[in-house]
Amino acid sequence: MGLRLHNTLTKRVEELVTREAGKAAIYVCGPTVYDVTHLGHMRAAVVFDVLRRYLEFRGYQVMHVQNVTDVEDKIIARAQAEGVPTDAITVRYLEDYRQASRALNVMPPHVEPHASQHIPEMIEMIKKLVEGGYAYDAEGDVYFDVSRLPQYGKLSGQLPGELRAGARVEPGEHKRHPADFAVWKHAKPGEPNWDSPWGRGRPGWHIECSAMSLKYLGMGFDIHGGGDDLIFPHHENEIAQSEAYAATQPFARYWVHNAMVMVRGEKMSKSLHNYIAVADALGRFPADVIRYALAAVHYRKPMEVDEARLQDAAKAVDRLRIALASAETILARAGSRSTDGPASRLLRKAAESARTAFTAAMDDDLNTSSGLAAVFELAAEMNRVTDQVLKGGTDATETTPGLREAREALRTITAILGLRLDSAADEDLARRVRDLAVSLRQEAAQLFSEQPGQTLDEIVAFILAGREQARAKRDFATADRIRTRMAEAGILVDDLPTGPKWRIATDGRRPTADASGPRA
RNA sequence: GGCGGCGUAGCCAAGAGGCAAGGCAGGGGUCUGCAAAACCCCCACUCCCCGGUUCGAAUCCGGGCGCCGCCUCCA
Repeated sequence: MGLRLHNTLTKRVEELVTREAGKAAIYVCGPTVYDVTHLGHMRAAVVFDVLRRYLEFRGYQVMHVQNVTDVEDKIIARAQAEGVPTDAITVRYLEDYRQASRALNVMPPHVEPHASQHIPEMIEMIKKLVEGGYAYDAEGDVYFDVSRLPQYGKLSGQLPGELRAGARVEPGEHKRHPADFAVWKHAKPGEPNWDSPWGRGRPGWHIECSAMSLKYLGMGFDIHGGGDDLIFPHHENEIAQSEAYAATQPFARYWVHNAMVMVRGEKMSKSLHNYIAVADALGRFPADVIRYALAAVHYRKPMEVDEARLQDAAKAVDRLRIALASAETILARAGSRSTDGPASRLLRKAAESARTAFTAAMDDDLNTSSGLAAVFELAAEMNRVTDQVLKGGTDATETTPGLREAREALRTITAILGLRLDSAADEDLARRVRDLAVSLRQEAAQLFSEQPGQTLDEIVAFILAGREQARAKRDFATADRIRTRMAEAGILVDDLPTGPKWRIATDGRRPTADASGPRA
């Protein structure tokens, strides 16, 4: 059995059967670039990134299209408030979004169409809608006539007659029905505008996604994704326009929606000003930790995000990192020698179980929580074996083939969730590590007369060598002082029977993090 | 008012008819100069409440209570 996904269209979990076998065409609603990127945006990005990575793992060739809304009321309002061109706003916040995505290891979409660059396609579409009688011109505004489309409401369950009367009509509008929505808006002074058969103006919000998804993926593409706050009216209206335009159904085969990120019981949003900016979160926690927190909860369940949640995530990520690092240590010790001993066979079995359990969990509507349970069980098995080796009960060489397999399984699975578990691959962490090196050089210079090397590894090794001398002399006061100061700098030292081992702290104790904390 | 979702241990969170995954926190132990990490053991007779169906329900049905989202821009 293959991947099953919850389809908002049917409100059921269904087996994914793509338009073309082995290929998956996905359109995800991207950001409106008018303000800083917050964790809510990144939840959507991470959810669909995990979907994409999992589809690829399952052998699909994925085509991922994600739009950028760069023509929109809020952008215009912000530009006017700041007295700058709208481009200045969209460029600034698109860059912010891209940085956040890159930091969180979100793969860039294959195509990233901008609304502003697809005006002709939208006009073309609107023309055909007007010709077909699905849309009407009302003094320079063009509205979609929802009464013309029998299937209107099939996604959201919102039927035109039941929409709260008058709720959507603003003064100066000339809609025939309250549920009709704008596909073209006449230009107001100072707004970006384009020529059209209905006079100068700009497209309505929904039309861009119809025009761009159809252009790059075509009618009947596989998965349309986005936040569940987009179900109505945005996605309902996309369906209406697209199916009226194409005169066929369906516009998209599966509709996948992620639930919202919550802050103290309320949806995190720009308009409520209760958001945590990704840039701020990254100042306090490594990307892996944020990514873990966002991916660990099932995507259709609203999730609360706060400091405590991120602390928990940091501990969980640490556990995986330590399991991996310990395995590397044992593998390095075993070198090329290997015997497929009992420990090795046990690990091979554990790796196989983990892969099977993870795949089963992910096949079931991307059940990442359940999948993570499999990951932790594997990590525990690896730890049991490495523990035995470190305690001298098992020879490292007896673990090798199985341990290698277990390590690969752990790497493969966590990579699907987008975790790197490796400081070097984490841009933000790497930057912090460089800062650490600088502060530690000063620290080392105070502690010892000799000068350490340049890299963090060299510096830490230098300090730890000095500390070991103190320990050998049973000068524990000095040894403990050094360990404490290193911890303050963000380097945690574990004195194992085999000697000291260090790691970079992943919790909130970040040496270079500014103290401002998340916005609230 | 309409549409939809959720309520599982101190916290987070899977499970959706057959002995309640996993993470964090907590308690005890092994190891250790100490700390940390790791490992071992313990930590929900019970899943918001009340009825019902069933040999059997956290899971199905009915009725409550509480919370949230959408119906206006939103990931």
